Amino acid sequence: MSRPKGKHNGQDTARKIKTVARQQMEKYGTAGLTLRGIAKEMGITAPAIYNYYPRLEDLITALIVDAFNALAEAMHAAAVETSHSSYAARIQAIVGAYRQWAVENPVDFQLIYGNPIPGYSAPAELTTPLARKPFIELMQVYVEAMNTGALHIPTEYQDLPDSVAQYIDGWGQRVGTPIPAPLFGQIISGWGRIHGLVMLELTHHIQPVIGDPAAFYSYEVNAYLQRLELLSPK
Amino acid sequence: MSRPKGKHNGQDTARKIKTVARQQMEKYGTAGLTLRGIAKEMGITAPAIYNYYPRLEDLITALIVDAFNALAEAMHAAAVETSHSSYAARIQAIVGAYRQWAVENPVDFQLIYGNPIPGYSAPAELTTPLARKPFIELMQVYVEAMNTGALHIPTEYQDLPDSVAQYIDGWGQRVGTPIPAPLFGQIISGWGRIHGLVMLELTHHIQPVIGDPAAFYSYEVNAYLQRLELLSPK
DNA sequence: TATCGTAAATAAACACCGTTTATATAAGGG
DNA sequence: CCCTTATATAAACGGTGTTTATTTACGATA
Repeated sequence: MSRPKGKHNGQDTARKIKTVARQQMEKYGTAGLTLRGIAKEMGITAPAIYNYYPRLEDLITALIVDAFNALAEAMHAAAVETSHSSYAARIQAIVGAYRQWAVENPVDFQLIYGNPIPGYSAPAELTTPLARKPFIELMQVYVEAMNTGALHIPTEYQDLPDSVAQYIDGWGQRVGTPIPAPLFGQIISGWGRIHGLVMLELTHHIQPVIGDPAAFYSYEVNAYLQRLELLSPK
Repeated sequence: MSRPKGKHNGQDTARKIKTVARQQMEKYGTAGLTLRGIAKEMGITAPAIYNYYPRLEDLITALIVDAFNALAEAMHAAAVETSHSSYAARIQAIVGAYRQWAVENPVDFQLIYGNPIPGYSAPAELTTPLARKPFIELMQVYVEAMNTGALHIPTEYQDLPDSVAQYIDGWGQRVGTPIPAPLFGQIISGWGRIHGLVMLELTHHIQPVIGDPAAFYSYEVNAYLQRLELLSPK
């Protein structure tokens, strides 16, 4: 048989290829992603995949897009679950989802934030908007917290470099919802912190040093929120 | 000719293989590292390399070891250059060397802290001691600054989780030079911050967001040092 | 209903890759 | 002078992504 039963079966096949690809990566690591392996698992031949993804790169790009959306979905779920909680609880939940999703889906996280297939880099015009998606709600919490006066930017973070402030103001106006540059700097600082800890955890660099990455992560987030006066010392 | 001229020429060849390997990675990315490519560049055949590195993994391991030492050397140089400066200046220099080396040698940095060749992971018993090497002098500066009373651990960082504190005390005693757990937590927090920013810069995730990664990096480090009261607000 | 266009699969081949095997060569020591 | 040993090679194996030409069978059209 050559043509499948259904009508729009082509899309189903494309989706199944992605599914199998992700399974293969989970099983055999990022290196285990081979067209022939996917094909054998699906009971077809490797060149057949070219009907759906002209190149291996295109398949990887599709996987990256899915990974971005999955991460965004995980953080979104955390946001809605705590939508009626305190600012601190909401940020803790969203930022906790960031790490948890990374730990549970290390391959997909590396796909987004690592060097998944060296020599390949996802098209920026596609990933740049996707990269912002997971953080939309998180930034809204920050803005809300600042507008109500709950969030105080620490003195040491108040003078953002001019080059950065101008850049932020620039695309803040472009997007339409401008964010105060110092607040934005504070957000990026927070992003850098949690991202660093997550990356060091995924590459097994921090575990031998501090023993309990999860506990340290909470400790760091709590300290951060305390400094913003969103959380009081226990 | 089969055997080269010199006596210990085998080591020279092994070193040259590493050099060419690094050149190939710089040229064609981490994916461009192929035994056949190295061999062709050197005017020999691929199997000849097996006389020096039984497997490709062994070559990569050697490259990682070199990378660790190079990073340590860069940070060491920064430390000695500022050995008579203030604590803040010394930390700024060492931590600045961390980023600068990463930016100038992105492939080597990925070799250490990334997923260089998927499916391969460096032997932990070899890399764990090496991983500490770059930070030895940095930690000494912290300890010195704390002993003289110049460094103050912020309130929000004072209660380290028990699991982490116990772990740190455990291997602090093992190594011989115990470090106060809260100080250590503070150091790791700093490491996480700079590492996160560097990783986000290398994967091109932060540049489209803040425009000037170098400036933001200094901003973050300064804020960190101010919070430790090692630097006064300008 | 017969025919045609097309989507989707295949087989075969190409140029790579890491790796193994067996073999050849030449330097250095007894 | 011979023999050990280090070092190189050629050839082959199984694997990879990718291209090409060909076949198959569905869906619509006349």
